[in-house]
Amino acid sequence: MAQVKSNYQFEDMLQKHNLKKTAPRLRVLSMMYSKNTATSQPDLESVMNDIDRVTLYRILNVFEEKGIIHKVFDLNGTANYAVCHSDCQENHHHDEHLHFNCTACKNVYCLNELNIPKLTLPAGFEPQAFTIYASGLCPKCSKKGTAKVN
Amino acid sequence: MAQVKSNYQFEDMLQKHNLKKTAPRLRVLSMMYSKNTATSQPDLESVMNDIDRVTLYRILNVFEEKGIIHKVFDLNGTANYAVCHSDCQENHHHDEHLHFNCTACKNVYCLNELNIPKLTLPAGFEPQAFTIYASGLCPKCSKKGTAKVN
DNA sequence: ATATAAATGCAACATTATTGTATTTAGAAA
DNA sequence: TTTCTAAATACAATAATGTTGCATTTATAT
Repeated sequence: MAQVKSNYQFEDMLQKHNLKKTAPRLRVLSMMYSKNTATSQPDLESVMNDIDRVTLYRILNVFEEKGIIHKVFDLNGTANYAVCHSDCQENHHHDEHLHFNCTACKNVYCLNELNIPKLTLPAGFEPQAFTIYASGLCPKCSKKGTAKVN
Repeated sequence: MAQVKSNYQFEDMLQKHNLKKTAPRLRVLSMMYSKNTATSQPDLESVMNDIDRVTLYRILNVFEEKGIIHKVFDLNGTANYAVCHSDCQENHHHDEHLHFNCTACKNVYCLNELNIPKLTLPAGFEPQAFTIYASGLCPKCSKKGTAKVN
């Protein structure tokens, strides 16, 4: 579900992280919070096509550093960005949830509800983080057949 | 463990998939089979720098189509290629194993032994494939601290 | 030995990402 | 409010990665 937040809340978020409240940053925030799926870098660029590409990259980078968003690569290796759900902190992400990549509409869903089961790795491997990727049909596309959603 | 195969076996592999036995293809095969980790696209390019970049892309693509290798993106979104372990067939990969990305040496290990536990997704999601990524220290690097391995 | 389909090499181009610097602007201070 | 300054944005240039079309070469079937 897309989180509904006011512009005031986005301004607060920026302030909390010692980031200046600028128009480009507020627009990126409000776009990403309005969706329940991750946003691909190409999509971001085309929607925000009046903002300089480099500015976009830098905004995404600081947001990621600050733990506001996280980056996830889809099946094609394309970067997707999604808001972090709960307890991400600066340089310390907790995005160990399942990422679902729909093969029809290409959307990437962050399924935060799902916990990743404990896994025992072969001797010597010292895992620090896990992510699971699943691909298949999302609810909208499994209903509609393979019709394009969005 | 790197699989030891002779050039004859690589030629057989190509023949079995109706691919011509060419020098570039044999070199790519023997390189990938000599390693127990995936090979990044940049690494491949620099090792095979006398082979045309486009040829390399095309070789990797057919090998992937034929189920000889599979592609996996590492933490930075870089493409990595690894030999498929057992029952991959043309256009039907079974690479549902765990990919371990070492944060020190950057190597990507395919841990085929490990089975991925069954997961139940929220209603409506129809998963067709899973991959788990883990990151942390691989056996070599956890021993050596953060020293560069290879 | 030769014919030919397939593979490679090369050139051009598209997309994605990075770096440096000048200009603009948010927010602090006067 | 006005002024100052560090931070953010815009712009230019470049690097890295991936794709397409076509001429040339080569593996292999005849």
